[in-house]
Amino acid sequence: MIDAHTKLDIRVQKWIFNQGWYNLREIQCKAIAPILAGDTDVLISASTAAGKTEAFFLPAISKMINCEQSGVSILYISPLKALINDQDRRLESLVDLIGLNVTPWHGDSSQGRKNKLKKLPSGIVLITPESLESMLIRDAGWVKQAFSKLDHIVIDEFHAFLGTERGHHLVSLLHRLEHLLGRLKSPIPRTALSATLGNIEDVPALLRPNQSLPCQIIRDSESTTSLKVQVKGYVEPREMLNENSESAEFQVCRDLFKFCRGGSHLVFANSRKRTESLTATLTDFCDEAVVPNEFFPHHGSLVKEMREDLERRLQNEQLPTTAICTMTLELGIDIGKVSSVIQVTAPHSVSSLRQRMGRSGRRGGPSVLRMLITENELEKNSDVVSKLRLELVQSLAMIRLLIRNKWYEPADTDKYHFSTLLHQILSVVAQWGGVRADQLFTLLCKNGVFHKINVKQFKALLNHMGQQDLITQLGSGELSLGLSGERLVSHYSFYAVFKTPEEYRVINGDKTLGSLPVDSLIMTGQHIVFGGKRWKVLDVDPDKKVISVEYARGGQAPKFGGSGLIIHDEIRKEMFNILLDGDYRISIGSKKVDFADTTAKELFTESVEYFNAAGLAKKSILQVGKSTCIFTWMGDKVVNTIAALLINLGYEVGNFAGVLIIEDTKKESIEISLKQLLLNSLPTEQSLANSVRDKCIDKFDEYLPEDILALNFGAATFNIEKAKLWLKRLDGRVN
DNA sequence: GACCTGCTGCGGGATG
Repeated sequence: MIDAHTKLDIRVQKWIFNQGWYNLREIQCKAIAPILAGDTDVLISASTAAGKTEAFFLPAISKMINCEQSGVSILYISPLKALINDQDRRLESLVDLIGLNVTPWHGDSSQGRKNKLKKLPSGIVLITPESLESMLIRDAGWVKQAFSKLDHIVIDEFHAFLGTERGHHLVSLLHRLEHLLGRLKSPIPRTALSATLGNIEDVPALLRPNQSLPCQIIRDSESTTSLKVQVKGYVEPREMLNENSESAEFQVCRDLFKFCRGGSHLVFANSRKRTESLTATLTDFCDEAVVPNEFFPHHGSLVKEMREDLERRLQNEQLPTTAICTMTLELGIDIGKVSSVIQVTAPHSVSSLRQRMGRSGRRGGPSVLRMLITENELEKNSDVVSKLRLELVQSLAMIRLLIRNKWYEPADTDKYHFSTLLHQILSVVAQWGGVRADQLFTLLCKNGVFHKINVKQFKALLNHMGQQDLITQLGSGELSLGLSGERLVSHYSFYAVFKTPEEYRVINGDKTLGSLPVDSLIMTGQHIVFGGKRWKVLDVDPDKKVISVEYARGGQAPKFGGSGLIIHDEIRKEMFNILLDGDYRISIGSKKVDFADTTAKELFTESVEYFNAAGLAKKSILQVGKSTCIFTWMGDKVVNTIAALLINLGYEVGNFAGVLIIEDTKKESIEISLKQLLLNSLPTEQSLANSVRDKCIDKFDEYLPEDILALNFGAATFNIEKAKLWLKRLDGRVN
């Protein structure tokens, strides 16, 4: 393994030497042989900044040097334009040395370089899935010729695609490309680069559903990274009794100021609203201390320039900088490493916590992760969720799963992705002009990524699309675009498969600050916090969709909206186990490692006391005053399912942090109802979905026939099988 | 309580 690099081209070796690298990393050595051979897919799984892209490009470029040919050799696909630009810069010195052509190809990249590639296709193309889609629809003939010698496809940040609509879009595109190039029998090897993944053995089947090539998995041994972790608790006072009372968020900000000032840190705040309000308070602290501000917001609604300024400032490491951010700084944008990562409120998934953690650890030092968790001060009438300190317990559970179990959420493979299938039908019809229904089915479903969908469902979908004039049948029997289909496909907004809400542009003078969703209810005269600064709203123009603002004092962060995220079964199970044991500490050898501060410990003790007093170790259903609470300790799909089953029986059910609460209802009545559910056969996910009024979630859901829409929604939201298991266990316990 | 990503072709104006 030591001299693995000698298999690389001599010029690539020279480049490695020039970088001052003494040796290649483990994953980089392991990747050389399979990528040079090109007879398997490769999955490279390692944390941020482990040199994954080099692990692919060093051997892939070595290979292409030796076969001089025209045409594109390597296709690199990225979920972000920013990553493509990073990659273009990072490849520059290597490709210059060798004399290769690199072309970044996305909505904002240079038309000149695109034109050059159009005339003389060669080298490496860096592209987004949406741009690849537009190439296939508008210029499939050119693609066929330009990519005829394609040697390798590489997908960066593959975990960002897994289980999503966009992921299905991507894999469908890869299959369509292989089909167009006549390479179904001699497949183009695919390399996926990814963060540490859950159920990694299942990932090759998601990278290439028809399994026409084997896949080699390469991961780093992870033993080199150490982690320092602390959970800090905060109490939100019941009421502000006097002027010394501080809100929990204010206390959190004081600690953030203490931890971060003078250094380089990332603060993950989980929502754009909280990102804004934390930044504004921290900026005020800097003003009061008469020091330059070093706290800046970073989220998806801020204008690109503002975000890029902050990214550069982090990367330069000249000035102390703390970014308060959402998941925008979680993916692999090049910002270097920070001294510590701070998570405010519980994260939504263990895998994203892992990614965030990997952002810290400078110069081989340990990763430092702090979690700041707020709980309400208790009173007599506090709700169960507060009494059980569920936000804190969830945070503790996630840290245990991360460190002790090395467990991460796997991709959700229950979903059908009908919205994206409809998009792909329109795309393929547009690309070919005319196509037979059976060809479409074979390409997209039988051999493609939509293999969960059967002929009957596919026919029903085509029929419905015909009725809406999205497609139409030609005299030859072939399908082509209908009038509505033409209109949809010819607009530039067609290429992306994910939905984006309508937005207002926020401007100050002629400078755009970012955007706010139209339902954020902003009114003239209102004071808001945006981009880390305070503003007064001068005017809201609903026609031009513009909100204009001027500098002001005071103001609150606006509402941004957004839909919920799903908590996995394993997390709730771990929460239950922690409460059952009355201990969250992690055993290492004979020692137990405590990672909570005094307040967090006190809050945890309160939680365990309530858990025990209420007998929740044995009981799943509790009478609390006039309400009945149900504890499934299962993920949100099961919780949703039990809730919907009860709603169908006429109950009014609310879901609070995974606890179902039914007001003004006796426990006995719920117990009987749940028992009866088991006696009758349970409905399917699809029929359960029928009772939900608004089932349109994804971009093209509105064009689906009713029963397919219900099937689609049901699979994404409910899980009858697991709910049934829970009901059976409950039945055993109640008896 | 509540995230993120992307797409075209053309015309107008500023800049070298």
